Amino acid sequence: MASDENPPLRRGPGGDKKPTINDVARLAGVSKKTVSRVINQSPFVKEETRENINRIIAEIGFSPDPQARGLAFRRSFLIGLAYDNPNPQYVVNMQLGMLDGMRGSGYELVVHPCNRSNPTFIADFRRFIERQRLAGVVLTPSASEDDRVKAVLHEVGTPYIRIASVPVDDAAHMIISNDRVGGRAAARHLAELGHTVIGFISGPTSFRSSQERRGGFEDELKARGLDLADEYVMHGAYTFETGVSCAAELLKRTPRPTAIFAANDEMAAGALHAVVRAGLKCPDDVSIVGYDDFQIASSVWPPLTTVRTPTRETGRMAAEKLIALASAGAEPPQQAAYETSPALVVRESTGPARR
Amino acid sequence: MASDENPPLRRGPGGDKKPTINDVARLAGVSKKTVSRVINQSPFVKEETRENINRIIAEIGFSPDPQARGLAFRRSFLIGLAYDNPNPQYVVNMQLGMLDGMRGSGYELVVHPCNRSNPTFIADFRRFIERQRLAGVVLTPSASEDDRVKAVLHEVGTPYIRIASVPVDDAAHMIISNDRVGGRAAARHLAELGHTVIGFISGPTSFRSSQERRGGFEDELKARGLDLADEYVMHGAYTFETGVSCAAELLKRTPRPTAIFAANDEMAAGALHAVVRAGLKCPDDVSIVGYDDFQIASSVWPPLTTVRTPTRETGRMAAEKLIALASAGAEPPQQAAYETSPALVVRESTGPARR
DNA sequence: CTGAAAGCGCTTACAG
DNA sequence: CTGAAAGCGCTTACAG
Repeated sequence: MASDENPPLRRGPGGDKKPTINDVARLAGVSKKTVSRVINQSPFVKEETRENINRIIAEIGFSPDPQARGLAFRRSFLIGLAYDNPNPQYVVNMQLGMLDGMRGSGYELVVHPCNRSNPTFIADFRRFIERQRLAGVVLTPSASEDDRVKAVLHEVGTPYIRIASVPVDDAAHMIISNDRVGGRAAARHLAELGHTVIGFISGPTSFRSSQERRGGFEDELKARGLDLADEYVMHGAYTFETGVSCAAELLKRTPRPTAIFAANDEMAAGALHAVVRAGLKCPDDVSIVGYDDFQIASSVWPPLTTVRTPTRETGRMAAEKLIALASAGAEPPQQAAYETSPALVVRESTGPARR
Repeated sequence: MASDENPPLRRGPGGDKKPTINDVARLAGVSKKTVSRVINQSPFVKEETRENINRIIAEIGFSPDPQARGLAFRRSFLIGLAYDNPNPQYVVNMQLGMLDGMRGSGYELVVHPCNRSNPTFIADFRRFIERQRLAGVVLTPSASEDDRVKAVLHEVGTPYIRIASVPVDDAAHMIISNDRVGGRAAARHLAELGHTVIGFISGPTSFRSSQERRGGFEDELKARGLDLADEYVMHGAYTFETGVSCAAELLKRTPRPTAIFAANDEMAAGALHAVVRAGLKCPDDVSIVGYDDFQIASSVWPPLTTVRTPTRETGRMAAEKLIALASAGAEPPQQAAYETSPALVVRESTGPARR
């Protein structure tokens, strides 16, 4: 039971080394090239030979070494995730979703948190995809929206999927989250409850998601003859604190808004906080709608009506699509799934407008 | 500007392939073995030769291919993180901390969320460390506490670091979070504020962290002549909801507790919620202390007094220690950093006891 | 349908 | 202090 700290000596006293392609070839009485054909699902192997080899592979528990395969293929069996979204729940759900889509594929997930305003951002990203010769990489907003990133991707030739709220690339490289649709849903909900004086708290204006959520919200209001006046729009930063301050400001307007739509849950929770501190009641005096349906939306009181973004599912779709891209031959992969749909989740923070 | 979806053809029209060790050797007029010595910091290279080679390496921007090195070394340049803690902020901070410690090392971080109650847990974990021949792996609670995991680790021979609240392995493989100390700090704080009737909400009893937090809390109370009676102890599950229900129960006790210590922030936020719903005020009627200092602690009103665990720093220490382990020769690495200290953060959810 | 040779980019013994 | 040979475990042309 002695442990061994010397890296070169990996196996225990038994010396039971992992079987290699040579072992399989010897046992099957074929060349290793034929075994390789079976591993790589080449159609040019006699059915009988294939079955025999597969039986032996299963018997001795052989699994091809991704490093050796990678060296020969000039690419690894690693899939990268590059992100700069600061929300932990978004990040974790995205990772879980990608792992869902990668299960059984033999790929492993390597993570790369980054920061677009860092001067080494691009150099770091390039090294990330180049050094270990990633099989592919998924990018989430707002890193996914960066044009310099796209340039590096094409230059290095790494397969990639960009997740964004609008198409910023050809369909083969995109998963679209349709935040505009979510914004419309929020507006529809509030309008149907009879609200006419409505406030909006945006996220950082540099974020497409924020622009889209606002755009959809305004469009739908307009379509219903309602107007989002400038004094009823505040600019937050997707944080709880900015939610508090922006909402506090909105509550000073005359007439006071009877509903507030915040571009994410964090700010919506802040807005709720501001409403309570102002001595008002939610939803009786002010209805509040958030966006994302992260945990905070159900942890506050009253729980927030919000727009759910299927983050985990998005991650799964991205990984599946990326794997298809990465393992595709010359022919472009099938028209894979391409967009996700946000959905309104009605909870207790919204109610009918009171005069 | 045409993009190319065929993986084998990586580089653009320029055909500018990455330089290899052979290029460096040719340019330097030495054998590639000598270049290899320089890369691996062998002392057996003439100073002049080394400088010349390093100059050429920098000039042509050579960086050794980790896959090829890995194949020869029989191990990759990947470091794994295996975790089953469901808190997104913990996970993200741990990843960020590890990345802090890995920066510039040439290693990449690959993640493995897992679930101890899954029947394939051990098999999956084994495949995770074995398939890509991880250079090392870090485990966090409660996965880190699993004896089966330790057995696999020793069998495969992968270097590892286990993060836990108590020593469950030799010092070379541990980072200890000393949750007992944090529990004591919470007790000291409440005792000094004059509280004598105190409630406790534990986490899952299977978690060492929960046991330790409670242990330290009780020890310190006892040392001060205070007692934690059974009726004032409730068992939660580290979730907001269980915090609500456990606190609601505690508030029914006679005499009613004037303070509650919850074993994590999530439950403390739930307790706060229960206090407010019971028509009581925090901290006037009931003081509340949490544990972790995650974002939720500052997002509620009043912001929670809590015990801060330095998650990110812990991740950095673990990665640094692991890299030392992985690159060590036969000799055991220096006695590296070994434990972290929790610290009380006083905010507005605690105040003097009122009779 | 199958195989012998050469190679992916590096390293480990073994010499000198 | 330095190098030629063999090898890590797989794959890609090229033959047949």
